[in-house]
Amino acid sequence: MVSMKDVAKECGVSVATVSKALNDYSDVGEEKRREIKETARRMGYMPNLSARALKTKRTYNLGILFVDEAQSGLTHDYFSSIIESFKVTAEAKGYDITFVNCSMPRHGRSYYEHCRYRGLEGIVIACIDFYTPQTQELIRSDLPVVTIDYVFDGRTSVASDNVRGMRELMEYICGLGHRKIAYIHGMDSSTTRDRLTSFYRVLSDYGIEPPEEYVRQAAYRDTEETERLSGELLDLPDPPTCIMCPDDFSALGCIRAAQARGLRIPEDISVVGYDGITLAQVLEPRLTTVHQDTRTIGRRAAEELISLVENPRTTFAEKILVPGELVQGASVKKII
Amino acid sequence: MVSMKDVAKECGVSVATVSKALNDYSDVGEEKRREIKETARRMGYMPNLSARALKTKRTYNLGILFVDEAQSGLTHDYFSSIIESFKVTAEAKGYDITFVNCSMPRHGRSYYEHCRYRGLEGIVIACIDFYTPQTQELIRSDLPVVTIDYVFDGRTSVASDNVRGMRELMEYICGLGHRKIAYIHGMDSSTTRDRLTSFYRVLSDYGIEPPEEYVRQAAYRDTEETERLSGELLDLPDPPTCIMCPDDFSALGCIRAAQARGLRIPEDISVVGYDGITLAQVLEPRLTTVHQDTRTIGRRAAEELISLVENPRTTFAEKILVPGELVQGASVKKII
DNA sequence: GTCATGTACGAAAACGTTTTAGTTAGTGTC
DNA sequence: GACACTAACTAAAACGTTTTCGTACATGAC
Repeated sequence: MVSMKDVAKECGVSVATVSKALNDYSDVGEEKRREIKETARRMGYMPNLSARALKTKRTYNLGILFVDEAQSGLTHDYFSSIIESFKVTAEAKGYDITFVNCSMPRHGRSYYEHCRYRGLEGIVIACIDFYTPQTQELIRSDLPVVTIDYVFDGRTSVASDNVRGMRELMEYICGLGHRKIAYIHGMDSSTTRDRLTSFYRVLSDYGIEPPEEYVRQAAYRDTEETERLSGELLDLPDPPTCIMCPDDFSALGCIRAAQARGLRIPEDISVVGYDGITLAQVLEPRLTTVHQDTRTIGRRAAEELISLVENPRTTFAEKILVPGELVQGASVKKII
Repeated sequence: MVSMKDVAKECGVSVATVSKALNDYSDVGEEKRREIKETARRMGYMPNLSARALKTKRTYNLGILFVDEAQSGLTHDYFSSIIESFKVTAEAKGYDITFVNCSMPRHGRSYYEHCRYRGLEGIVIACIDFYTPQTQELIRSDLPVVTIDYVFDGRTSVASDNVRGMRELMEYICGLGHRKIAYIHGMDSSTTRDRLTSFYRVLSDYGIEPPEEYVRQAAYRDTEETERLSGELLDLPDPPTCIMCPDDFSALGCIRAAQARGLRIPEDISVVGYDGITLAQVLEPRLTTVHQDTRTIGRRAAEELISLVENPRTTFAEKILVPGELVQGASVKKII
């Protein structure tokens, strides 16, 4: 690898001058600067990031902590899209992205320690159990951190506005005349709680009190469980007219349960999801859902994190809520 | 940050001794070694990767080049699973994974240059247009490289055995009595060519010559195009009894086309996909497909790449074929 | 006592940058 | 011609490691 020393020798100047020329310092002559830059290019000079980082303490490397409880990891449309958007934004600003190694207990390093070791300048945390000691250590650490869909005091978070999204979805459904609405909600999390809040609030606005058996719990993206619970709901003496699923993917389970009973969607039973992933648009009938703005979530997370990294003093923790968008598919029937 | 110097001072020894103790060199006393390690732990010492890399030229950082033509990036089940598996394997071996920044033309650095700059020790290339100058430069470079689903002379590649997978799928379908089989294949690539090869070969084994209009081309994962083409196939005067789709996801388009015409699957028309993603198992009816062993592909890619990195001399380029598995869903009807 | 051998440690160079604190030469002022 | 000032450059230290080559001392052989 050709280093500054080589360029310096070739140009007959000192290493310091090369460094300054390349970094556009003011105290180097216009002509020399051009010559040095040209020679560096011609010789295929590449700055050595390790050496630079050693001096400047800057790596331009951001970490992303991301574990899927279901081992499916990246195979999670919602989070994958967020990460993709985060990646694009960060890369455009000159940062690289590396995964925070999560299978490191072997080497006896915690998440936080590993981040420090790897020289990550900031971390975005998504799709993870926020309550493990490892994660908490990281969140409470001195590293810049942005959390996705999880609010921690004093930390910047970017979250989908589930309260508003669910409200719009519910008002749409109620507006179409539905009164018997079942909700198979996901496992407890702030996301789930927000959605439940709007679920109950809108029902209450409409003067509806849902029977206890209309509200069930399933793991997110678990089609089998949602299929089973949907079946139970459909088999009720007084079944709902609309079933809300934890997310778009698990809605497939609900659809199966309906099909197994010879019920048509939406004529016999209305089904809605949440997320607005591509799948929702290509099902027949198109699934009514709330599209979460993953692009904005990822982008904002990157912007905030980089701002935190570059201006540690002047940047304050913010709670950013990103609105979603109601997607009126064809899976909810209008009741008179 | 506490450095070796601090530990050395605390222990009253030299920096050299600390380094040796920590790295388990033989020429440091048993007792001192223990004391130094203990002190380092107590003081919260973290090795500085930049400094180490500067000396050793080792970063323990692997790159992953991954661009989805459709901007969907990580939202691609097949490749996402491979990456996930790659990540897990590499991390277990002490390596970190960083994305090769693809939006770098701004800074005027090619993929290869950026890899060097970032100090990536090896690159896995997946899901990308292999024929761009940038990619070719990287493949032909001096960096250890493993390609996924693409064979380049002198380079290690890991690929799904599409020839075998397609053969098994075709033999299964023909075995069920189908003779009029249409194939909407993906865009030209080695993957597509392998599958087409087996498609024609098995048909020929069965003495079948498919009419020209039974073989169409669509982009992978493009449900709309597959829906349109499926429609055309179904509207043919002599329609096929089975339609093979580019992949599981695009099969949704085929299913829509069938539903739109009031056709039932598999009673009126058989449909098959390829990939074996989760979606295939939760559709009703379950989709017949070939499950590609993404776990093995990712794991093998990581193993090979690391071997290439650690033993540049003794490791030779290999072409690894990973067999898939026929998934007998319920979307193909038995014809008498 | 001399010599070889081995063990435990340290000094110092090196890796490739950045940056501080000069140094030199040129320019203009009076 | 002395002086201050600036522009353009350099020397050298520093960042935190690793590693080579010592050195010092002890041990044992003769």
